[in-house]
Amino acid sequence: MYSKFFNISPDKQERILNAALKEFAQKGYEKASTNEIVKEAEISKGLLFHYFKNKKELFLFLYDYFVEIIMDEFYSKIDWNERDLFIRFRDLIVLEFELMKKYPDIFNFFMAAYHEESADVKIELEKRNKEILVSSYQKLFTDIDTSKFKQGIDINRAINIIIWTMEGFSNEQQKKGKFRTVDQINMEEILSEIDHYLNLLKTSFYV
Amino acid sequence: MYSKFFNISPDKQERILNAALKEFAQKGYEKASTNEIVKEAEISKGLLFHYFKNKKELFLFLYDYFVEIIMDEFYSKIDWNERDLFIRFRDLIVLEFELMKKYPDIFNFFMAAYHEESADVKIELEKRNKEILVSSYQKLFTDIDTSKFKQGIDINRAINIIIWTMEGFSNEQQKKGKFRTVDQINMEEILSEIDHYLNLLKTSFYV
Amino acid sequence: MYSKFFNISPDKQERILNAALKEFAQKGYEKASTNEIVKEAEISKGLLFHYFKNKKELFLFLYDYFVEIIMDEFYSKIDWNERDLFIRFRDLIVLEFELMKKYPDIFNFFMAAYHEESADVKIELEKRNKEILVSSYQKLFTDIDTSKFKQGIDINRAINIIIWTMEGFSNEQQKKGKFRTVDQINMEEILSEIDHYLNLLKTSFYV
Amino acid sequence: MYSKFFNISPDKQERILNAALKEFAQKGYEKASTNEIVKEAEISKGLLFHYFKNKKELFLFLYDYFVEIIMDEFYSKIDWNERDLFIRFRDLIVLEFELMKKYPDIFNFFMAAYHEESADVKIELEKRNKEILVSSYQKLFTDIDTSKFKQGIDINRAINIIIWTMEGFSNEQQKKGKFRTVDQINMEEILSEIDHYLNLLKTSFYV
DNA sequence: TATGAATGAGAATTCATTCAT
DNA sequence: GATGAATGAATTCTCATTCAT
Repeated sequence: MYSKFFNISPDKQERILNAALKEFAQKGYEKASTNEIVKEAEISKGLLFHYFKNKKELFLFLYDYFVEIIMDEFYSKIDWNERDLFIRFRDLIVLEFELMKKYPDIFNFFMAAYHEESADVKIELEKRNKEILVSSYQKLFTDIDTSKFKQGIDINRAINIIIWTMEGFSNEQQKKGKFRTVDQINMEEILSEIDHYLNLLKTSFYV
Repeated sequence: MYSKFFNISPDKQERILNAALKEFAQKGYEKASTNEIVKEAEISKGLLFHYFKNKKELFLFLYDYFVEIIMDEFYSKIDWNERDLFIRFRDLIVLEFELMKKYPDIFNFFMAAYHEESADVKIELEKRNKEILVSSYQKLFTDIDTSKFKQGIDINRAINIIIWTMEGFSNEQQKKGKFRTVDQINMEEILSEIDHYLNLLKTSFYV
Repeated sequence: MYSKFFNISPDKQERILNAALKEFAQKGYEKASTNEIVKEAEISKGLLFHYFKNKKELFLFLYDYFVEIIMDEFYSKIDWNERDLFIRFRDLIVLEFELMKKYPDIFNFFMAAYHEESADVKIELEKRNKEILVSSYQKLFTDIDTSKFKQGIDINRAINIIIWTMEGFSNEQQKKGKFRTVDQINMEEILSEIDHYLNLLKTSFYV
Repeated sequence: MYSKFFNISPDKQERILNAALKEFAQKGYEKASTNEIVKEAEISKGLLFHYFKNKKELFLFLYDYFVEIIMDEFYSKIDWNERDLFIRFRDLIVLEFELMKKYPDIFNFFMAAYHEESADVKIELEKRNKEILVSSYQKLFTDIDTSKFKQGIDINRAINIIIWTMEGFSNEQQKKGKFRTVDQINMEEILSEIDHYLNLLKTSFYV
């Protein structure tokens, strides 16, 4: 599967990958044009369909390919020894920011994929349980130290509240246009604001 | 502006409005077909473009039109005398559920608009500060009773945490497919879960 | 159905009909190019699909349309009072030759349709029991005078033999290239040969 | 000519031959895909075009190759001592049925070739006077015993009538779908009906 | 011999928008 | 106001054939 593609020169692989990534990230699945992709990648029309039998397969290939790359790097860098929920969370956010800075196109692509409405692709995307980073925090808090929580607090719901707070904050930043594209993030400022929220929640949930 | 449209028979206005609403709600901006809209509304192709100079204007008109309708009803039904944050919030959610049940097509349209990626329309949508209900809770908590909060708690951030928790919960429901379309909501069950979260937060933030 | 098409100017109707007829007749369903059709008919690409939702519908429309025209003319010109099998048959053949001379393109189209292998269209063609002239002689001999036949002769099978002899003869002419296209028929010569065959069979089957 | 092809291993020859035969038989010349052929034959794209300079040559090579095989077997099995027209004819039909059962793919290919409309190939096919079995009976009745015919009967035309009757009957069976593919023939039933026709003609033509 | 990457014209179809009537 | 015929660029995808390796 896709062995054809992996056998060509790495340079050409990269050109195709990047061209497709950019096009899908910018325009979404439906509006992305295979014509633009081949033009940008400087390959012929037929060649793209020689590697990927149709647009959908190309899209899903890209998705799987980059999910694996990002996830590998992500999981390998997590400090699993840190069992304090809030510290762990903060670490994850910092890590995510770093990855976003390193691979902005990939993250833009993931966001496009996450919001994809096209029936063609949506179902396939949902089948894949490798959910993208943005919405997969839940698994990352299984071995957390629960001894610090106030009695009577439902820890799973508490974790959800923290996650959703972070997501909500992040969405708001996006809406404000604070980081229209991934590369314009003012990390200091944002981290400081995140710490305010994390502290507020820590005060609330910890003894 | 749009005076042409408002001068035709209310029956025809409604047919056009509903046809367009449904089409955009189902397929999103890009994939929505003006052909389908005129067919459903039983008007000619030319007429649609006589009223609205292009697809984008039609979409944005619909948006503004229905935002106003929904907002009017929403604001008029809020009990502004209830100043307890959590009660106010719960009231708002119940109210929103009621409206969703009453105008499911409109809410499906809003959701489609909220997730719209199409560059054409996204920018225009962002310009409008009448943000859609889903994400506009912030303004609704200006006159809240702050005396019940624990000392040292930043109330604005606390409100955001509540809002984002509710949004995150709602998104998760959608992802689970619990309410694929607006009309299949199990209100009892969801309200009960919402109350768990609200109580957890109340315990955390109130004295 | 197809009212759109019938409402345009007869001149344009004819241009489209003829262009499509010629293209399908020459290249068969699959290889016929809608591009060529619109070029020949001097209309835009979109317009063809405005009238006929796809290539298949265009093809089947042509088929039904011309079958009706030819059949109407054919049946209206048959002398139903002539009840002698061989005279009737000869009349029909002469009539068919006349029609082929009058509408050569249509007959070329029918022959293409008759041999059409494309699954897309074959099934639809088979559904239509209006079989094309070439293969529908059977119905034309229901009221024949059977008193002249030798005793013991199965009349239905005898009729089949006559039909198949005529068809076989006709196919052989085509194979020999004697009438590569419909308009080059040497009617005298062919009729004379046909009469030989009919006489041979008449001698065999009649008392 | 084709010496390249005949020098490779018989196993590979056979794979290529069978793959091409099947593809052309199923889809006809135009729609047959060289991609499918090389995939099925497990050879590379380039190799196919190394042996046969293009699709057309491959097709015509197949045709010549299999016509020869079938014809050799056919002619070698005819009982040339049987000089009665009707017995000879019946023998031929039985022989043909046997071959069709033995080599169904080849016969399906012949039928596809016989109906081929593609201009590219049609002309070449017509040039070859090795006509395929189905339509080449004529040569098989040169040494027939003519003494049994009624006086005044043109024997060549009589033979044609028999041939065309058989062909017509066979075509009708196909149209009825009685043998959609070669392997589902109910030989008993068909032979019985054939005998009816042969007897009718025998009674008519013999003294 | 053998490979399979690469080509690029051409296929059918869609669609927002215009404009003469 | 109202019609709907007309446009044509853009879409995804196919395929026989070539050629450097």
